[in-house]
Amino acid sequence: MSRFRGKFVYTIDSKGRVNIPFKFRKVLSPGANETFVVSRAPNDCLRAYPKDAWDSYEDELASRPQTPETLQLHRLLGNTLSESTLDKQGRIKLDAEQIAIAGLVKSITLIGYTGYIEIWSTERFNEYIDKADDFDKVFFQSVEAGLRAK
Amino acid sequence: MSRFRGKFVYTIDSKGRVNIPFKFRKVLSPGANETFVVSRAPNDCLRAYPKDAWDSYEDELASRPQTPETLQLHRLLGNTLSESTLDKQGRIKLDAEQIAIAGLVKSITLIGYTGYIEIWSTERFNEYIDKADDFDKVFFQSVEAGLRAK
DNA sequence: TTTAATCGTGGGTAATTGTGGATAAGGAGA
DNA sequence: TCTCCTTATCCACAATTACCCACGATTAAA
Repeated sequence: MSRFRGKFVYTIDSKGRVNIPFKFRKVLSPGANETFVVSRAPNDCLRAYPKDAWDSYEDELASRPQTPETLQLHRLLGNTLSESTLDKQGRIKLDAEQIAIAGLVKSITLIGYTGYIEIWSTERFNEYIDKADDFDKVFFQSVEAGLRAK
Repeated sequence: MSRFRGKFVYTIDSKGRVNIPFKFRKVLSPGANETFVVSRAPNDCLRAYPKDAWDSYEDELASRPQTPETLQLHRLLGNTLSESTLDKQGRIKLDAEQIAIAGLVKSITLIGYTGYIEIWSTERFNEYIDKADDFDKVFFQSVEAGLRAK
């Protein structure tokens, strides 16, 4: 599994190209074939999954019972989904609809999570963090949740 | 597991480099590959985990269902997370945001706990200790909490 | 007390990475 | 078939980073 970690602030150019941090490219699993699947994620941001990881996620989605809600999710996801392969400079390309949804203008923030990368407008991401609960509070809540799960 | 122990007072330089005490490097597990993951911790300090130890923690986090609360935790953590490998002199590099949050200026205090290292501004750390409750009281409260958790 | 080795600190240099633009290739429509 | 538009590949610059070397202080040994 690719272990993406850390935050990087980059720039999106006029052609919709976004650089993938070198550290992320380095840990990208070979099975992904240098290709990412970009989808929409909660709070109006985008996620880039390594192609092979997306395949698994897709299988999990397909296995859920087709309730009206799940069906709607499938359709909403499909609406803004794209596949993009790294160019020689290590960038992927986002399409116009994705750029609009995430409100990407110039400054982009990329954050690595274990299996995927989130792509945010820097402005919106900072707003999200500012509005979020106090770090210490969330930290201790999480510790409790971890204990309860045992 | 790496058993970090003791307190060390060092200096952060203009490039954001912080020396890791020789004693800590000596006990660093080989699985960490000379690499630390630096994250934010309660009371505006930083923590450095050996890479392999962080991997396990991350797996546990990633396995939680993505509720809005969990997602918020992921993002708060990811916001100030970085990975850094020891240079030839045995130092790691902190980024500007981490330095700002922890208020690191010159004098740094590193304290080893069993599985991680905490990085504090020396000034803030001393204040924290001064303001802390009576040692004996805190000692017995923690013992009780340990009993309740079982 | 002197000497030697080890560890922490600071700075200079060279390679790498991110970014923008130019050129070539491919496809659609007339 | 030709032209225009879109997409992808290539090239070049500049800022940043990481690597390397050297000094000094502290500790250990003789």
